Amino acid sequence: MSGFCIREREREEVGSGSGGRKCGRWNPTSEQVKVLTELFSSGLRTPSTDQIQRISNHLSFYGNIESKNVFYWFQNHKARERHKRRRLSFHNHDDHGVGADNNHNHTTISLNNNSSTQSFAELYSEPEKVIETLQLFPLNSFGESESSEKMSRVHANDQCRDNNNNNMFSYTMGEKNDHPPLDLRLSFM
Amino acid sequence: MSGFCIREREREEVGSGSGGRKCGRWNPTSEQVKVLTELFSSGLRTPSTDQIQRISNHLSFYGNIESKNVFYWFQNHKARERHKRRRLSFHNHDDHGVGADNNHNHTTISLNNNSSTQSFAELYSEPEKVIETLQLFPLNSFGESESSEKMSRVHANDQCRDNNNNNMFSYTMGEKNDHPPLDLRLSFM
DNA sequence: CCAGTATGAATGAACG
DNA sequence: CGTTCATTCATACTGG
Repeated sequence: MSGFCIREREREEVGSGSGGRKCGRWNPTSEQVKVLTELFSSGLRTPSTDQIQRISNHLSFYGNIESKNVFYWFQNHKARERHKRRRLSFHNHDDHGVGADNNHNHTTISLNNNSSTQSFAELYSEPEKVIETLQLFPLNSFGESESSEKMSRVHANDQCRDNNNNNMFSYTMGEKNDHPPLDLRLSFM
Repeated sequence: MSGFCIREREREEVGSGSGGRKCGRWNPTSEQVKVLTELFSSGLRTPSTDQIQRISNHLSFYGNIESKNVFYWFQNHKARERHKRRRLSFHNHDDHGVGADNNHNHTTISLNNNSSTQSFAELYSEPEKVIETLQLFPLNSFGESESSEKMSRVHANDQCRDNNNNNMFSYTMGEKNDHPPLDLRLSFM
């Protein structure tokens, strides 16, 4: 949290020098991060497989990237955004005020880019890739963004239920319960 | 990275002392993972309730474990196996359209960066050091007795219903080739 | 080099 | 069953 230093690793695959550092893990270039951030602030939170593919494909122009990187990026970004928010507005505000528990969050992050669309287009000057409408995301990917986060998700965390409650909790495996004629040649089965 | 850094955190191996070990969530020991992986690679995909209990019982020898852990493990492993395929599907095709329209700004790093394309990148976990002839673990030294429904069992030759198909996105990863239909690019450009 | 932090990756647990 | 959430691990990066 503290610093928000944007990594400048920028090692744009300059090849030569960077030879040694084999990618241990994906290291996004600043362009990639920028685009991803833009998308995120535009409301995209959980891109579909389809969208991930397209995003990945597009970003691969700026450097190596795979679909899973995009997938993870969104997962992490969303999770951390939520986590941060949670951490930030923890208490129950027992003191005065905050009765409404309003969120102080400001959705659209809009880092430094106000006229996102325009800027972007201009930046990449891709004649063909006109921006036009921003809502290309068909699905309700970003339905309930910010406020009214489904806090209900905190299912009280079942703590250490170490008991022998081994009994099957109803598996939702809607399938026969009796002994299937299955047999693996495993000794202990 | 990737891929192979299988967690070494190795919590307590001995289930016994595990008494109060931080039970946030189950943390399988490497033996448990190994056995589960072997079972999976043996063809077991959706163990029955019975099987789950036996497996769980067997694995409890290596540490704490509950039936639901086994259940979840298989669910996750199977799902991710599939998902991985899908996400891994397209590599970055060739480059980012080298020679294509791109030619505006710099970039187009041509991805020559060291060695193979994304091969190494694939790390999506799957040590897959599976040893075919898994040497069944030592006989169950303890417990296990109960319903000894061994024998008989007309070896129902693996899960027949392996193909449920019916994916939402049904990508079948025909691989590459942009998605013919609706290629509407995202707003990010 | 070492400590601290930002963040990519992995995975257990659930949800719909 | 596919998808999503939460937590944790591992590693790239930064400051001292």
